[in-house]
Amino acid sequence: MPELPEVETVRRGLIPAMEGAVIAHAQVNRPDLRWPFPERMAERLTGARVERLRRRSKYILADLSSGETLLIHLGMSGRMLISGDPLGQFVHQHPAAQKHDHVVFHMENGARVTFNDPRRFGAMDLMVTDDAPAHKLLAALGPEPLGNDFHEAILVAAFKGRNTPAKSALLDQRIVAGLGNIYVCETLFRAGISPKRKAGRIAAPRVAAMVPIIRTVLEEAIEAGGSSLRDFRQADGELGYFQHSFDVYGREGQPCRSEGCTATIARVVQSGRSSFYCPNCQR
DNA sequence: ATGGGGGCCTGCCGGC
DNA sequence: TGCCGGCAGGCCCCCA
Repeated sequence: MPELPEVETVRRGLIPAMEGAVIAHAQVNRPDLRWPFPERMAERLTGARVERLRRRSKYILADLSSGETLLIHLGMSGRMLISGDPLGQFVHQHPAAQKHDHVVFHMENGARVTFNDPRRFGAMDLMVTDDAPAHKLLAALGPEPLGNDFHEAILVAAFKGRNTPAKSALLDQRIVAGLGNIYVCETLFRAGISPKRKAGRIAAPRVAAMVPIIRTVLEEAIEAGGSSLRDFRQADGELGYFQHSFDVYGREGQPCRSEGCTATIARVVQSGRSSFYCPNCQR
């Protein structure tokens, strides 16, 4: 589910409850998610202070006072929900445990953060903080789209000569990290590029033009608290609302929103995933 | 090296 | 009301 804007929304939402706070007890309710949890995960988390909550692509990284970093991935259906009052100023109750509550962080400040993931495509791992960049899940990631390392020349070089469709190229986390199906569809619409067009057959200026579009789409989505379709919730349980701004995603058969365009949004399946686009505006 | 497809899981929705 | 197929925001891995 969650793409970069949703993960960033969750990270920001977790900061009041977790950053600078000590994990009084890590409750681990099963041995694995997509992969087995690291050895003695509960013990290694318990008593550690969360020094900083970072994000890399769609991963949340919690740097701990123990010198280790906790990596969290939400997969398709993962949620991190806060309950309780981090400042301890109000009387409060924690909700009853739900099905698929796999890991619960009981913080010393009274907050509780529950990782719930029905499909279990999510993941958690622990590593020495200094070794994080070399972690298998992080090492091959391309530049952060909102960072300085992502720019026109990088994207043009990455697209050059590639025989894969533009859709697949933007989904390739080695080219740019953090985009998923929704934001790739929305980016290609704004750029006027067909998802089916081969990456290597798009003129360089049109490739370059995608860079600011990607940034704008992601920034707008973060500003809206992400997109809530089926599962996504912010850490406080609130819905994101960027889904109301979709031009193409999930809009098959509905009218194109471009000024003067009378076409309807089409859907094609590319490598098993739906692409939504306007056949008239996107070439 | 590159590109395409399968598979991991559960839940939900529409159709019969 | 119940069952079944199809579909879902990600990503690793295998194969050609």
